[in-house]
Amino acid sequence: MTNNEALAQLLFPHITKTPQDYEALYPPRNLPEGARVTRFAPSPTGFLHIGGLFTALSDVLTAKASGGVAFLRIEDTDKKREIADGVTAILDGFKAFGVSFDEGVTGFGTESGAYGPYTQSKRAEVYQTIAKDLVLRGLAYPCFCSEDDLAALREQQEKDGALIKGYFGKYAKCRDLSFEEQERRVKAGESWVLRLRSDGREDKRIVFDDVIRGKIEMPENITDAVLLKADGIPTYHFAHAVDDHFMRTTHVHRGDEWIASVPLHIALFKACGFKVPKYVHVSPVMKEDNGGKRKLSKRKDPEAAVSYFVESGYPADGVIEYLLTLLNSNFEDWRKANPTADHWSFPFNVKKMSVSGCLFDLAKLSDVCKNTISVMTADEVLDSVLTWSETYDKELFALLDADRDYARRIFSIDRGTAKPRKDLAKWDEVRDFVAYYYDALYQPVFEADERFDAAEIKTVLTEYLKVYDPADDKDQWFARIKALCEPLGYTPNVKEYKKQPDAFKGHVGDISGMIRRAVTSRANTPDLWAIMQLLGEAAVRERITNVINSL
RNA sequence: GGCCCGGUGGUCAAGCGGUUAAGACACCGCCCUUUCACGGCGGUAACACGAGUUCGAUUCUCGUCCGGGUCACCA
Repeated sequence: MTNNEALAQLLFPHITKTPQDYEALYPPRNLPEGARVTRFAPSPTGFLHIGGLFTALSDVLTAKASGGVAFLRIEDTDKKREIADGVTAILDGFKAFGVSFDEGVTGFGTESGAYGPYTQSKRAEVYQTIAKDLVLRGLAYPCFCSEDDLAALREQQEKDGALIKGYFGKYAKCRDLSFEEQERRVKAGESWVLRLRSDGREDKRIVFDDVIRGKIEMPENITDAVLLKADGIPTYHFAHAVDDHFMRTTHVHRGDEWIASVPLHIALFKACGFKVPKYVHVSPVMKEDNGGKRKLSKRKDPEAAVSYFVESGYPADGVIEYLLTLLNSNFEDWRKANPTADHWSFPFNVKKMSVSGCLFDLAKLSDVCKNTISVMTADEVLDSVLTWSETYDKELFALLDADRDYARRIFSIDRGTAKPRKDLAKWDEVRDFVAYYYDALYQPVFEADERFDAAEIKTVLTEYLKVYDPADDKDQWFARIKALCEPLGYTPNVKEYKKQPDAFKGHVGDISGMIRRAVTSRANTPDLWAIMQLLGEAAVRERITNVINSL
């Protein structure tokens, strides 16, 4: 037995499989030419981040557009940072936005697909098998350095002014231990990690093609990175190589903070004898931070969590479409050309992704969401509002639910026309939007247009009450308001008023404005006639009368 | 600090040697309008800076500056 064989056996006595066994277990996928296999691989350390959704979108869209597959893998190799409902939180996040993967983890403890398990904590044997093979081939070795040793090493490198930091060269104390010593220390129960025996050279450079950025050139990896931690769990790097190889990933989409580790990853793929996948490093979603930009932070920014958007009631499709505009700037043109197409059929192109991080713009998000809500039917709006309010605004839910037909009629006003209104961007605005339809919500506050004094308003309102007839249709209703104009010193013709503003007290719009304010306490509302119809004669008269009396 | 990646209007961005430097959001104005909206039209506003290369640079090269990332038994 050679020393390598003895060491491999010493370190991994229970491993009997070989890499070939896994090659056979996970054969190359049978996919059409050009099909891409992508994956989204989050750690269950918290809620789903908006940047995660962003990257995941690029994964599933790429797979869809190429006829490939996108899968979800859970990277739970850091037990210290893991949180209790991490997996569920991520899954819920995706569900809320209608994002679905072709295979991978589907729920807590459940998954689908032939290339699993898709949870790293369940893959110990594959990692160890490959690790053992690496040891066998002299490409990995056990390191007994403690955290203190490593800290001391870092300090030393600092003192030496070492340009490259890490475990390598003369700093790699365990790299060339004799087998006898390795055996002795392992048997003595000393804790060890497995390190890559790097053959990289400082003066050599590696070049790789990032799908988004193009050619990137960097110095080769020379450090003996940790492959297996003391508890036998792989580091991200090693798990990445093993998993993405055996899961047959063709395109690795991930945050650009990984660019710096690519040399290591390439070294790992090569050491294992795997083909290096294509890398797609996506830029982070940023936030405006007094004057500057910075990455959206989980701690500081509530909108970093996708849950923020579901809590606020942004329509899921709106959020996705907004993200799509950031992902591929031609999305808006496509949307214009295909107004009713399913956004999952958008011909996404990774190459069109931006190289620099984009700012998350809530104003633009609002605009996109207003558009998506504006083309929904009244029933769709009602359903969405009901679903949202049932958990986030129970009082509103009760109100709407008590008379769904009434609620549907509210949302029907000015909807379904060629030019629908766009007053709602998210469901938490509904409460305010419908306030004047419900006595429980309505808080009358009459704010007069400053051009008219109390006496004037009182006169107009009083005169209007005399002619108000709830039986009027829309045209009659408006004709009546117009008829009021001349006797009161207003003009029914807006243009005429603009031509000679001094000749009149105001125009027909001013009169409707007073009525609108009296009935709804708003200067802006959808069609007033429709609102008055819904409210009913008694309420209308009461509200106007109350205003008259208060002036 | 070493190594990487970036820098076109306030924002997202087209453009990739010769353009009046698109478009969208926001903002402003006008028009339309039977109110409020919607919509239409128009406007303000940009190639970080300095050297090259070139007949010609936003586009290519170098440098400067400014952002970002990374240098863990975290991902």
